[in-house]
Amino acid sequence: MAFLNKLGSLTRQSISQKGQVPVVSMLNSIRCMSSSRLFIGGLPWSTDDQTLKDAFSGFGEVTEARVIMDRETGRSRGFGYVHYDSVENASEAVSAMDGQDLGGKTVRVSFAKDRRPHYQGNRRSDN
DNA sequence: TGTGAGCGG
Repeated sequence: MAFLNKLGSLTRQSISQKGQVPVVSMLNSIRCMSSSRLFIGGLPWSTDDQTLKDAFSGFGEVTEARVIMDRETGRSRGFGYVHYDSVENASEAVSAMDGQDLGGKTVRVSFAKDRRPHYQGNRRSDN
């Protein structure tokens, strides 16, 4: 929560100073932080969706937890995604789990990026 | 299998 407040303050300062500021970048950052989605990298091959969820359920309400499997081999790709109902829980999970040991391997937890904007075709943004 | 970014739609 604190980082959001700080971000807001920084945003206001930037606008006050410049009058014109790359708000898009700001919004992009906010969007990234507000996604409530976490990218989980470095997962052991033995990790599955329920294991991932179980590992992250203790930090907040996990609405979605999925280990990405290779569509060709059907095996784990070694990373996954965790969705939280709250960005705060996601943030706490990042702080708590990023760089920590999970299943004997160091997992890297961060906010997810480049997710499908919507199910309308394959367009990324407003490009 | 290891620095990675989901394909459900």
